Amino acid sequence: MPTSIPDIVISRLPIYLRALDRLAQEGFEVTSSQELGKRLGISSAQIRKDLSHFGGFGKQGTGYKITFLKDQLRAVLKIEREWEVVLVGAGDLGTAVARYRGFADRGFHITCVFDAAPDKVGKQVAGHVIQPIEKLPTVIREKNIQIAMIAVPAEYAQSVADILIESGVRAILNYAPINLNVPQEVHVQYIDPVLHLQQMTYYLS
Amino acid sequence: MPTSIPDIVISRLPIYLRALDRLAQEGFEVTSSQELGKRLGISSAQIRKDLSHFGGFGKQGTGYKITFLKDQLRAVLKIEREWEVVLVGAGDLGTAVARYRGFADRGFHITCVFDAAPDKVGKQVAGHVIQPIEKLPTVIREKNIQIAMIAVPAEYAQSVADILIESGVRAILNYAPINLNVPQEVHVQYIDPVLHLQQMTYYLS
DNA sequence: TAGATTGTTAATCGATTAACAATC
DNA sequence: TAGATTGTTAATCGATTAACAATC
Repeated sequence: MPTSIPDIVISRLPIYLRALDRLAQEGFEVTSSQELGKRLGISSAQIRKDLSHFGGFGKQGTGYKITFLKDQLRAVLKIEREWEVVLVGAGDLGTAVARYRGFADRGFHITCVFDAAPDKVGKQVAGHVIQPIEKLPTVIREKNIQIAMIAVPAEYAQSVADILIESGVRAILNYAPINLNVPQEVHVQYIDPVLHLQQMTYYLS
Repeated sequence: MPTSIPDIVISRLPIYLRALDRLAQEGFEVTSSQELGKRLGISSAQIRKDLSHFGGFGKQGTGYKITFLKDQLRAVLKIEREWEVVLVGAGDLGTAVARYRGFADRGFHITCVFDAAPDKVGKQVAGHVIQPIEKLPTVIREKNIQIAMIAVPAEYAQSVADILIESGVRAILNYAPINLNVPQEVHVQYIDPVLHLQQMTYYLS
């Protein structure tokens, strides 16, 4: 790798991929940076610049073949394969995440669901038997799992994260409304709908 | 307003607020840009710069009084008041959103839940009687609602958004994995967990 | 050929950081 | 007073945009 690619570029690739999926679904076979940009509210120059970090995927005068570009982006993002993910927390939020059907066809599969509450362990959620949190390290190590989702109350999120990282997890999607402190080689992303709402109210009257 | 404040600054304010809530909960009464920065992985200079757009909230040598700074940020973000929000979609995802307890104490209240499916209308979800989507314009206009959340399948999201906007909604939180086209005076934010996962896999081996 | 669109370079724009006087 | 930390300015850094030659 000559120079490392900006995080912000990486963060846009899944958005491009999602738009390409949509275009394919609508029956298009070819698209252009201009059309994609118009749909996404992004300049065409930025899209071409972003893609050019990874190679020349288009043809002058024509644009981009959608199936080809999708495959290329999937390869860049390493989602041609399916990733196994553990989910910690089987409360309201965890249950909703477990039931969410949007993961399957976009590269992710929930392997196993964990909870600390003894009354939840052994019960089922979305086809998974809930495992006690004590088994987390074993399962992660045995199945070599690199990705976890945290859906526990804010007070427990940090200690869950510590266990996950200690066991070998290297990417965490955190649904708890709290910042996690993690070593720099571990990646964390946050889902907090309230943050988005609070941002928008600034612009309202 | 002398010069308009960058969106990216606004987007960090709710994060600061969330961290301040946490600090308060832990019993702290005063904090500094350094401490806040350390917790959030943000430079102290950036925090001071961001806050300085809105006024001088701190004291040299001492830092920031947490309760005071919280109040100031809430005022800036306009969340001293509670905002009414409509939710469209009462499927798995919508139900989970309706049940989520994290909105209440952070400035938002779900007024009403809508769904298009006749077999869902009239049933209850999280204490709300599900309304038919035809009533959306009336409710929005009568209650003067400015914020909506969309939790319908991707294919319907755009047409729901069109109805919402037509009825007067000015901020949309979209849980459907699709980009919305909206007039520029309407604000849209997206929740798509898969996007975050796909970003992180790039960095995994 | 004429028209369209890419990939890339250079210019612009904006955000982050460093540094420090002011002052609690 | 000595130490700490703010608010702000100027310097740096990085990302976006404009422009265009190449070429399908």
